[in-house]
Amino acid sequence: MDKVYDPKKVEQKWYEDWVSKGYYKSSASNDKPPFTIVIPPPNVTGSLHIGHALNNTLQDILIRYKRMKGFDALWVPGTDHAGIATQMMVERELEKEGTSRVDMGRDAFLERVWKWKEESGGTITHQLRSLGALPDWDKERFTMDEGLSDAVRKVFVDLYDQGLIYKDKRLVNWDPKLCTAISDLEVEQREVKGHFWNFKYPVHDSDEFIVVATTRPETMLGDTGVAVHPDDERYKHLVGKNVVLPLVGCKIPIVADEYSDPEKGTGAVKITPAHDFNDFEVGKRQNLEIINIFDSTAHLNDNVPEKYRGLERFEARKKVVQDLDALGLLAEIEDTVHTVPYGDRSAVVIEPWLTDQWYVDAKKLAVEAISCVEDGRVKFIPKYWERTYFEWLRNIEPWCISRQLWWGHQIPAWYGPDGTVFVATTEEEALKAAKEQFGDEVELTRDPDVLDTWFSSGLWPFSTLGWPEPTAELKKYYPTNVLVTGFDIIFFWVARMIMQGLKFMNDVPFKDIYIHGLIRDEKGQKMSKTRGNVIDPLEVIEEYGADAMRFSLTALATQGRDIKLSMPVIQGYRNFINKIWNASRFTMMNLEGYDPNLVPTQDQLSVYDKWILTKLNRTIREVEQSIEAYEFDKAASSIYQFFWAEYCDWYLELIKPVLYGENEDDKQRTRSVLVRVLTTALGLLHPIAPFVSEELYQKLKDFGVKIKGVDSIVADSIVLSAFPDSNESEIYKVEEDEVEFIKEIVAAVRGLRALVGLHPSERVNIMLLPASESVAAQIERNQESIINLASLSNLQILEGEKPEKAMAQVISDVEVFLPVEGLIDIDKETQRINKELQKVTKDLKQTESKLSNAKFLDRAPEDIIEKEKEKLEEFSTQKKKLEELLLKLKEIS
RNA sequence: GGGCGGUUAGCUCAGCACGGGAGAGCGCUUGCCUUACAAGCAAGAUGUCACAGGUUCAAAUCCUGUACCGCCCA
Repeated sequence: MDKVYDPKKVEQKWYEDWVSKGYYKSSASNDKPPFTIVIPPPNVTGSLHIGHALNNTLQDILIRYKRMKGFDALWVPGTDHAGIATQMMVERELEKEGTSRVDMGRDAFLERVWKWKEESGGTITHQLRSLGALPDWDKERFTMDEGLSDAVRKVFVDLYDQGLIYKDKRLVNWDPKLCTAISDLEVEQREVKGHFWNFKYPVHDSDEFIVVATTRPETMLGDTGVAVHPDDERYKHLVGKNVVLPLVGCKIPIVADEYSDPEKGTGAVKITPAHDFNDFEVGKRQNLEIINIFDSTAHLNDNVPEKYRGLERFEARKKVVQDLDALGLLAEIEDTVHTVPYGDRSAVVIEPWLTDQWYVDAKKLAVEAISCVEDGRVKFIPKYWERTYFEWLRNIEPWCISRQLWWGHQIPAWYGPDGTVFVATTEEEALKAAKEQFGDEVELTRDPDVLDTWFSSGLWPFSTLGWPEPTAELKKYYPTNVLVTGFDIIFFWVARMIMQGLKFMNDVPFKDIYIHGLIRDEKGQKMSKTRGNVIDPLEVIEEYGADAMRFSLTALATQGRDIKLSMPVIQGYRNFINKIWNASRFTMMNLEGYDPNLVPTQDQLSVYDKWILTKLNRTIREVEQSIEAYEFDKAASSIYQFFWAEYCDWYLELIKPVLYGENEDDKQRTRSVLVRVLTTALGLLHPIAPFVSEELYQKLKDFGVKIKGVDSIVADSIVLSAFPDSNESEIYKVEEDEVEFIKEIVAAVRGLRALVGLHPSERVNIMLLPASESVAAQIERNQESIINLASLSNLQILEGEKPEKAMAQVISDVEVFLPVEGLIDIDKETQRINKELQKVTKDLKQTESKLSNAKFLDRAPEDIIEKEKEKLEEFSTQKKKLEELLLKLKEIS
């Protein structure tokens, strides 16, 4: 076995083995209880980033754990067609080739996108494999698969028939670069520095001006009114009059509307109903004209005076300001910071634009989506995310679902010659309906738009299981158990899945929602390509191995906190993986003659065996409870602690003398315990670090080592092993305490040795003064171990007589003396003892004051008082002993 | 403006739902290549638990307020 664990020799080998043997498979026909997770489908255009690594590691842990627990674990993998992103990507390719989507035409373009998808769309699912993620590859889905597309059409038609989907003409967030509508969620509000331009609008038939301020001068060409507050005395006389819109020359009314805030600016605002969400509302209230001045690419159209036509919006802005200035109508320019909407994909300024779009009446669907969280059918972990969820759903707006793209689910709506719309799952049905309507066969044109990608991913938990067909999978696996995701898509995705699940499955899509944090760099900054601070999971895997990365992410996955990740941390956990490797290596080096059929009885076990088994069983319980509660960090740290600080640091050291000794029976018994503890710990480790645990188990198998399988007597692979059971009868409290006490003595001796500067190999004589006979007996029983672990030549148990010249350490129930040949540094030693004395004196005082407090004695619970009394006892003995030591030091000096 | 989260060792964070002797990892200091592991072993130092009030016999933990940092929504 190599001295150092090399993940490269291991990972791919075992991953291929698991897949070829089909360990990932779930089956609706077996009678195990289901445990189901659907993957948050990554964009098909994406590649694995560290956030995916975290998200999928956690899911993989749950799935592997549940599989080992005897569940029929189904993890549905797949990807999302990512309408905008994918279309953009292919369009960029076309651009390089000197052609375009429009040149190609819709069908050819779609063919091209599919081709791209077949060739390059598998990147991210491939990368999941190197992470060790083992979902049910046989059930992999894509949001544009045939079945999932059927589901989309059916949902659309049903919602339409119920009046929950409708077409409406209203302002949408229009992306003038991509030339499509986008939903509110796809708009990013950015704070930017800008200006307030103050314009003077001349009042008609008067020499007065009314001053309005705007951050978007170019929109004034579409102004159809000026609003002032009804109570604003300054303007009361002007309400009902008109202003003459400069540059345009038309008359527009001055209206009284509470929208304008007398405190802000001049108190008068220009109203452009076609290009501002607030103005649109004012316009409706005041019956103002709606004049659209932009085309789909945000260039000025024919509704503006000729000289401005065709201008791009920002050029138009300059021109308008210039021209108004020339007319003497530019009053003032103030600096300001305001929020500007940007498209999250295109990164251009979003234009509120008046178009026909399809909407989902989300408000109605939200009702039960809210109540199912209120009544606990769906739980958020951590719980506080509920508030964010409620907040959004209670203020939900109609969801604009149509997109002016080609890549996606084309809307199943057809238009007759007169514009009548026929919504149906197929063209045949639409034609049939049209025939009924018109009494004649007519030609129908299909709505060219596609649906928002989230419309189809909202169906993911049931569409992936075969819905609308009544499949066995759907019956067994829905609702799924848990959704593991980041908070950034609670609105985009989580809420929509809940709405759609309730609507079409009559049940919530998942019972738990585990929300994990965002991964940031070591300074707490978001990782981004522009900042250059991204940690690429594939590079991490390359350098440190998948297990090290998985263990790191797991250990850092505390609830309710973002994760600051850095390479030194990962390196630390890499070291841990290597530690496991070496502990196993040591174990295997001593397995010559191991007999798997030999199972020691309780009374054959040594105190050390019982101690480690106790620790092991406590660890099993902790890991189990932690994973069940999604406390991944705790599961990781329990395993870390057990492996390193108990198994390696103490157990292996304690049993070395046995293994190196002559007694065959003892050796056999010890080997048996060693193997049991190691294999059990590997089982605990496996969900988090699948590769190293598998490699070690396979190696151990060569020695005849067997682990119980979840479905068999012996597991072929640790993937199929039964998760360890904790066993109450193996908690040996007495032995646990005894070994902890021995550890304390050893540590005290080592402390004294270090103080004196003894070389580790130098064996010395140590004297112990126990506080009682039973303590003395404990020490005697463990004499050999203390001698070994503390490198002693001799251990002497005193009966009251203390040595003259010695370094001393006081611990509970025993005083430790290290006689020194030469001179003790009396000052230094006095100082050290004094320090300890001070501490214990302080502790003692605290305890004394508690115990002399009548109220405390009166009101504190009995066991707390008892504990305080014990503390008092201990502190005062220690204090006494330390004072004696000081006295002795004084005598010597 | 509304909402949420955070503030504990030099750094990263546990601990807080259920109050009762301040913890881990990393880093640092010292000594060691001790026959599993130097990606290691042993020992050591380090804290006004952000601040101010309150509740309580007892507060890092519960309540109120303040400050600062971060996120989301408008």
